[in-house]
Amino acid sequence: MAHDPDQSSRGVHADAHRHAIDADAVQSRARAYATSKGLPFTAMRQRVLALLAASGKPMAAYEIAEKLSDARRVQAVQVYRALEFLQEAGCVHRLASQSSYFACDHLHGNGETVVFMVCSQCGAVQEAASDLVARGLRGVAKTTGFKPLHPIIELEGECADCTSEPVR
Amino acid sequence: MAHDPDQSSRGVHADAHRHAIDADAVQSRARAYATSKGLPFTAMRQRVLALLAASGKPMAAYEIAEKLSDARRVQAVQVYRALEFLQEAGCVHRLASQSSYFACDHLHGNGETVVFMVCSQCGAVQEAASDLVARGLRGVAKTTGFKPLHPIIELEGECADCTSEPVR
DNA sequence: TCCGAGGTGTAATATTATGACATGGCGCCT
DNA sequence: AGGCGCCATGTCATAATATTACACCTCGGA
Repeated sequence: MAHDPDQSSRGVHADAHRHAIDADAVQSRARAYATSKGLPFTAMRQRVLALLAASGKPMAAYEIAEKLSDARRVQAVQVYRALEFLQEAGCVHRLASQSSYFACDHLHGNGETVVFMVCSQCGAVQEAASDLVARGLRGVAKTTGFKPLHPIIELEGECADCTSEPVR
Repeated sequence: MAHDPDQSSRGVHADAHRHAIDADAVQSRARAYATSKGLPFTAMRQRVLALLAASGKPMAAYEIAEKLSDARRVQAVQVYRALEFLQEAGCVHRLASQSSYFACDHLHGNGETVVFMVCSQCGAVQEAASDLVARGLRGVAKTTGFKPLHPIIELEGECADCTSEPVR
């Protein structure tokens, strides 16, 4: 995917009422990852990803297990296994601030620094890459001799939708 | 606690990566907060804070409960209550990436944006405020109309000590 | 054909966090 | 002094999140 090296940030499309993710796109990315690793993109993995994509919002692992349960009960551990695969594939991220998981729109290149903006009203998550943030982080790391490997950047706040029209 | 006779030719052992913080300073900050709120700085709160300060590293709540237990068993819920107070006082932070808690060196003003750098080798945490990161975050938020309230910024990586001489 | 890697289904357990409730101290008011 | 409100405590219970263990299955090579 093309970068904007000139811009300090790349905004997420501000579609106010988009709550779902492009399921096909994310699914083919997962499939591509599976193929590249010689691993199967199994039914369980597809089901978890499809559910998250359709939801468009973060879900707890047990919540996923519940939704996927029909005649047969889906156990949490099965969901965690699928989530692990999907996270490695870059199709799903974990929100550390609330121990939940969500499907991710876009491909994150190499060491791209992504900010998750989590709305405390409606729960929606937006992602945005920011070169400025990335440089800032490299900066503080450098001054302390710290070698950063994996950044976790989450903003809790209120999304545009909820600011303009307060919830229920 | 553990004291090793110096055996390494370089004179450094695992504890070298430990950065205990100024217990008196952090305690007086907690006390000041308590006074300002008209709340007591109780024995339990002091014990939890003192333990975290002495440790200098993040601890899980149950680990704290364990260490504080003597004849009487300290229950996790008591620790969580103390931690809640100490977090409000700004003396303790929670590491979302690992659900652990650590005592904090310095006073964070108003909306200061602080980065936690967590060493995956030795577990130590360093803090640094970055204006550049803060501006980057405001930037991405602005482009999406997101109103940021509380940022969580954690860098997992390797601290200077561990880069130069790995623990164990 | 056999073997091995990886997945599944199931049970059990570990870890993290909160809810509910009775009790006790302490300041404050009358 | 007596009563009241507020807050913290101690204790039990439970919710929510996450992992370990193990037997079995299935596919694709050697």
